[in-house]
Parts: sequence; C-alpha cells; structure tokens
Amino acid sequence: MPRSEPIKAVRGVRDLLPRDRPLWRAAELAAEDVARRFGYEEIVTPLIEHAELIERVGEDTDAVAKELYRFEDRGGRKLALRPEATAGVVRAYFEGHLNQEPQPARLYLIGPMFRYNRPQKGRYRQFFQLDVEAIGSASPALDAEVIEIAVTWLHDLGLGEVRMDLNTIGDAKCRPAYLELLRAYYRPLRDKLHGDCQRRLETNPLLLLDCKVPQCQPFKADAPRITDHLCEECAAAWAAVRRLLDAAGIEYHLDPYLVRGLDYYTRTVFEIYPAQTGGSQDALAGGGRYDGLAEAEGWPATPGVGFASGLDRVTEMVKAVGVEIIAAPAAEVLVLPDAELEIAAAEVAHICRAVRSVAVDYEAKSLKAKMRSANKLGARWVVLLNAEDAQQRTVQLKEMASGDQVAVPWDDLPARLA
RNA sequence: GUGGCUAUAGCUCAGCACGGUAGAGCACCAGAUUGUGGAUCUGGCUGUCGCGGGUUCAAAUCCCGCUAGCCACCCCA
Repeated sequence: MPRSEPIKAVRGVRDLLPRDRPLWRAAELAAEDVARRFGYEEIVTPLIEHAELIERVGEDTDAVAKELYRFEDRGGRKLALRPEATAGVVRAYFEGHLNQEPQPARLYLIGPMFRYNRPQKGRYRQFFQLDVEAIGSASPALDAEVIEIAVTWLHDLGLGEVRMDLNTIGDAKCRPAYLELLRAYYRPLRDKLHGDCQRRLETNPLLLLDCKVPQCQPFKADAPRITDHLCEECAAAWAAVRRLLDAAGIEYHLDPYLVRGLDYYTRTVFEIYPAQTGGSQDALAGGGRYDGLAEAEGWPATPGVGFASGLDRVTEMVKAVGVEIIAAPAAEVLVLPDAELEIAAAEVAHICRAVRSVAVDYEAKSLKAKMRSANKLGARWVVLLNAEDAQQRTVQLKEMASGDQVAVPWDDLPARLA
C-alpha cells in the first residue's frame, strides 16, 4: 500500500503549540497591559484588504513591491494579505468614524501579518505584530508616548537591554529641498555607488543613507544631514521629542542614517534592537510618524504616529535572555479509572470540576503507565478508581507531591480538593 | 530575490571521504516492584535514509533536479 506524503505546513509559517503558548501569552498580556495603562484601546482589522490600499501606500518598499501576498477572490476583487497593520488601522479609523471622537484615537492591535520573503529564524511569512497607533494628533508628545510604550513593553518582559535608534526625516515642506542637496552631493560620486544606489539617487535618495553595501559607506560621513536642514516646525518637533524622551528617562541613540523610504513618513523615525548584537534580523520594533498616510489612502489629511513590534522576535529574545515562564499543568487533577469504568470516571471528574481542572485517562494501559503519565503532565492529584471503589462511590485520592493517599467518598472530593 | 550549509527512528544525531544486511542516545511500551509516578537496571517497538530522477550488478553513501529548514545578504518585525 503506497503511502502518500503527509501534508506539511506551508513554507515560512509555523504552529504555536501548547508548550509555546505560555510565553506568547505572557508577551500578549504584557502588551495589553501596557497599552491599557497608556489609555490605548484594542482594535481588530481584517487580515485581507484591497490590494490597492496596501499598494498605494507602499509601492517602493520591498514589503509591497516584492513581498506582498496578492490574490483575486471569486468575485474578481484584487485583495492582499496585510503586510503591516498601519494602513488598515488608518482606514478603520475613518470608516469607523473614530475621527469624530476626541483626538487622538489611541489604538493597539495584535495579530498576524504576511510577507512573502525568504524565511529564516526570526523572519516568517506569517508573523505576529503588536501595533500601536495614535491617530489624529501632530503633537510630538505622542511620538514620545508611543516610543515609551514600546520600551516599557519590552522592559516589562525582561528585555531592558535594548538600543533605540532615533532620527527625523523632516516633512513635505523641508524634505524636498534637502533631497536636492543630497542628490547634488552624491551625483559626482554616482559611479562609485553600487547599482541599487545609482538608481535610488534620482528616485529615492534618502535610501542612500540607509545603504549597507561596503562600497557606498565612505561617502555617508560627509553627506548633508537632514537635521541641519529642517524647517522651523520640524526642528521644533525634533527638539520636543528628544526633550520628552529625556524627561521620561528613555535612552536613545541618534542615527542620522535611519530613514524610511516612503513619502508619507514624516519627522520621527525609530527602531529598537537588542543591545548586544547588531544583527540584521533582530529588529524588535520600528515606527515613526506618518502625517501623509491618511491622504495617500484618499482620506482627509490626518497626522498619526505609531510603531510595530514583532512577537516572534520578542518571544524568541525573552527565551534567549532566560526569563522563565512557568506553564501551569493542563489539568490539576487526573482521574485514573480501571477498564470499563468510564461512566463512573466521568461522574467523578464532573464532581471534581466544581473546584479544579480535571482530565480522565481513558487509555487502556497499566496503572503504572497511567501514573507515569500523570506525573509527566504535572497533575497535583490523581484520583484512582477501581470497580470496588466505584461500587461504594469512593475513590483513592493521591496527592502527587507527598505521595499521601486516602479513601474519599465522591461527594467529599470538592472539599478535599478545594 | 541572491549566495552558502543541511535533510537518516517521535526527538538529537552517527554512518557517507573509499557504494555491499540501517545504528546510538533520548522518548515510548513492558518487566525487575504479587494494579501506584519521579531514581536505577533489563528487555522491546518504531525507518519508503526529505521527494523525484540518473550512474551502478548493487546507492543512506556518487551525480542532477525539486522541496523544506538554517546561515549570510537584501529588507524589515
């Protein structure tokens, strides 16, 4: 009989198994707790959006240009699996009329995102993000606020050893003139840049600063800096953000080469990395201000700021740092009946469930084997049930830690287990 | 998307340079223990050697393709 190949998980996605959940649950609870402490409310948006929503907002980014999961539904609609949360959250902000409520709307979301890129550790095609957005205010205090949320969340999880890179990229008013300065500086050096950068020079010169190719590095140091060419408003906001972070005691590292490739990003940008390694796959969080995004989606111009953080990487780092998450046993009480006593066992379990979590071992194996299982499962008590006991409506109740065992009438079990 | 490494029992891996009967530890099951877990000892079960093709009398082993995982790059989370 030829066996067919078992069907395995799709490339780049993974299961979170029961043994993984306590750690993930801890991360999620910490996120929800921090968000609530800052007055942020949960929002849930669809995993699918019109492809146009995503594409309008990020044509030039890898996340959209090469990594977008696009498909047509049965009605011929062009849809996409969301590669990040912000576009959808901003859409929902308007569609749900949150723009008519007191501003800003403070929102958070936890859920899966999808990017079709080459998987490796810490980078998956389906991954989970915590997304925090403050929409409807241009105040730099909110830039500082979302940064504080990100840092607090990581800190609460035991990840105090992080480095935050911070920069500003100006806005529609001052950036065009700066980009011209940047082009003017780089044009004579064009031949010395690598291919992508030669192209970026005209299309998106800001990305030259972000380039990591060795041959492009020598020219960065003398390149004009946006921070020297900010308009009055951007300069004031930049100063305010830093002042607020200083006041909150949040450390940051100024990185003039930290940029975003999209026009709707404005002013503040930041990324958070583990303090130790400077690796490339380990960005824990990233965010910034996007005052041009709502307009790019076709809504009224509305400022916003936020960040996204990857649960997959954060939980991985919590594990690496050695923070112990103790998993509670699935069942505190395990009922071990002899053969043919399923009905009595179910009734005993039912009685115990009034006060404890209870499972029954129905497997046809030796008592010794069942005891071994109970021990492995971490049960606090086992309830032994044989035919004679069942007749008398009693059981042997054994406490695993001490080994003490006593006969107990069924009706007394809740009191004994309480 | 580019380059590299890897794939053998449920798990971790050895075996492969030089082709010739598929191995260990752990886990699981059973016994020592006259129905009672954890420690120890003894025994036992489990394999289309990732998939497909090629070379050969003979392929886990050599060659090609594919798939998947990992690493670096790219990008970001």
